[in-house]
Amino acid sequence: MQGLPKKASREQSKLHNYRLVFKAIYDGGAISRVDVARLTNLTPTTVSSNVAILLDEGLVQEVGLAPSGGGKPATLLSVLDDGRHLIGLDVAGHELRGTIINLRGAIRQRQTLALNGGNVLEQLYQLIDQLLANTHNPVLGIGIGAPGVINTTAGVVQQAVNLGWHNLALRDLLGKRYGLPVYLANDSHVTAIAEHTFGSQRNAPNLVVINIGLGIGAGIFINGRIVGGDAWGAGEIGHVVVQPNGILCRCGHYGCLETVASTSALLTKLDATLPQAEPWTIAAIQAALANNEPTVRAIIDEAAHYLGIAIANVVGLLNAQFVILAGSLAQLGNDLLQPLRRSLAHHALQTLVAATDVQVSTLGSDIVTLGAAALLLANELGIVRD
Amino acid sequence: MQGLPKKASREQSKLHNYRLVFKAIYDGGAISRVDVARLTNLTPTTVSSNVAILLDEGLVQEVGLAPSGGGKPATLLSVLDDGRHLIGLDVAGHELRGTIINLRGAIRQRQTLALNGGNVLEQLYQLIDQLLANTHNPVLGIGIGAPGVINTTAGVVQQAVNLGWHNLALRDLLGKRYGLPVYLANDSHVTAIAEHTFGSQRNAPNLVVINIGLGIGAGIFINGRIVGGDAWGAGEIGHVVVQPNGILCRCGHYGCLETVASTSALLTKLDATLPQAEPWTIAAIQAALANNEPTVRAIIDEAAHYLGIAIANVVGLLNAQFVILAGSLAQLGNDLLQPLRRSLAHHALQTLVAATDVQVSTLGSDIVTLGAAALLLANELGIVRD
DNA sequence: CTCACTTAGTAAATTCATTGGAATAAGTTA
DNA sequence: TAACTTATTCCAATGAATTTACTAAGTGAG
Repeated sequence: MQGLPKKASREQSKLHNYRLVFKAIYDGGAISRVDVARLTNLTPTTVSSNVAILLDEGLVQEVGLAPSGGGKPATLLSVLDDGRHLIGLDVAGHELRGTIINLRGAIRQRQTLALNGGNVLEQLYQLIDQLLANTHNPVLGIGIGAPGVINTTAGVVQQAVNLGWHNLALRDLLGKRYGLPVYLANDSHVTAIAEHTFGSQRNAPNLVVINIGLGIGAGIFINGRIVGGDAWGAGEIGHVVVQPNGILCRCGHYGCLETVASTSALLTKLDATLPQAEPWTIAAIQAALANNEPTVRAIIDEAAHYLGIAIANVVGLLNAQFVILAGSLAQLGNDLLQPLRRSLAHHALQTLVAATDVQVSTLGSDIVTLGAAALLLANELGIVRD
Repeated sequence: MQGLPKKASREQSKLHNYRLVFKAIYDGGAISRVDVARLTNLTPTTVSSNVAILLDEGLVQEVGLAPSGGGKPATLLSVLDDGRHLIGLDVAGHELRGTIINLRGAIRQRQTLALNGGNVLEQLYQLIDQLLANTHNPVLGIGIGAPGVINTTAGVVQQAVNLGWHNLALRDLLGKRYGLPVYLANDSHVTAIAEHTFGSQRNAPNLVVINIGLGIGAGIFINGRIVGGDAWGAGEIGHVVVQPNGILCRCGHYGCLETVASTSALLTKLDATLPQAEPWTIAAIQAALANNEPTVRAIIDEAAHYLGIAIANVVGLLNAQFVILAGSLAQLGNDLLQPLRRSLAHHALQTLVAATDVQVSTLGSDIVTLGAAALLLANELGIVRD
């Protein structure tokens, strides 16, 4: 029962085609006006006029001539990678992370602020002030990934227990203070946007990113769009029950995926099973796996088993070709992937498994800030699929 | 790595706004030109000119005057419900079902053809010929729902084991033969389209329809669009493992949802547990439940338990507000819904469960043909969300 | 009953992004 | 050097939406 679609107007067409030209150049690397026209089916005239605007805006530059193919050599165009800088913020549980990236996702600045227990919003202002103070390129806007239930359309943090935020109109607050476009989204959703924009499977229309850290959350692209859910709660797979009669979860149920496969659950289990002088860490797990420590491997295999079941559910439901693991546990790489793929093969249709590619993210710990900044690319510049 | 979005042209704008006007009238029931303009943000002039075309095309009619509100009374417009007739076909396992419906989904003709073991395509032609012979309204086109893997974009049945079809270019075959637009899609997907177009939650942006019959399949709407999947295999939840070490399924795995909750599994189980003179049927189950037969109720409760787990997975992943049960098992109504809702509450986050509404379809056994015809409404007339 | 006012809808003039065709730029090849 | 290619720009034409003005057809106050 939503409203009707928007009307089409000349301005809309203009904007659409302008963005289309930009996207073609963005994807094309170094491309001539004619080739943009061929790619987009726009006429050379339309392309030229839009390119003129892009040159004027400082988003695109001419980068030389193509070798002639028997006629006038084409002038190659390319995105001016640092023509805009984007601010991406990661409001994590214990610290604020902020990066400034360029249009290609190259990190130009990185700032971290450990939360001091005081007003989180004030500290967020402080971090943004710091980032802005050190930038001299035009800033496109601010993108934010935060845990909790976030209404991306309204720009409101509806619920973020850890931060003590409730119905906080973060977009309007920051927009007013900095005079810049602001976008926010749930951190799990944002990791999917990061993969979709900068990851190894960029632009894949269907893409599921599974974030395994303190909890487990998923970000989902379907038909080229992020899935928010009707109550902005899509991707909450951490609390799907995979082990009937399992351990009590913080959510009140028993045997949630989080209780058997989150990084924190694994570390807790290792601390209990194989106590060491220091608490277990991911690095320690990696070392133990390198030495083929059987107990550690068994524990990882078990987690992979349950992750495989959860992913079988996802793949069975959505038939998304790419499933990407991110978050701290993803650092285990093949030690996690191999048993996980075996489990997946046991729990989903053969043809679907064959059509699925489970990988580990290559974006590292900046994934949330990258994705947050990518919100700007999508919304302000249209670097995103139809 | 798909192609770029399409360019915007004047013709596209025109078509878009034309469809927008039609949709406003379709949704509005009886609505004036000015109100269409208000609703769509189009100017009265643009609305008038498009309405003129719609009147001319016989898609819309003037149906009288609205009471005056202190000025010239508005002329009310309404869709000419039988201005077009749509052919919807259900290529089921053992028979072909065909209906002709009008623009509102009212059934105008119904034909059935029991498959005789011969060439299915020839029998399909025969059915369509029969339907066409008895219609005298302009026919908008042909929509088809069929089991198997169907590439909706290409209009090709890639794989339909039961029908012996493999890479059959059904759209082109029928299009050539009848000179009408043809659309096809997987039958589970088509049921979701039926619900989205004609069901109790029409136009819900996120909607999951679960079909329980011989097998179990889901049709999914996310962000107002049907989910096809990268290999056209979305919704294959019948083969998600819900019972580790369960019964062997036809897919080769053990404990698939289909083995514990499909109508056929239930009937088989009843025949084994409570043998009767006649084999068990849905009607017999309903009768037994009305008498509170404990064994039957226990068996249904168990199936509902597993369906609840599967739906918990769906809801956790997608946070779709509406989940609708269809297919033969849905006829059990509250006897199925109540234990299912209990199971769901035990297997998903409380907040998500509270934001979910599980219902039983009201569209009955015509759901596939209705959905197949709705493919035409969506693709030919744009009766579908942005 | 008439006049002022309101609302619906149409007509004519205007705008402007795309288009199509011609012109120009700048090479290659016979 | 002339003929041909290919890239790009220039310019008039197109046409869908918009703006503005106008007509149609009612209500309500005096």
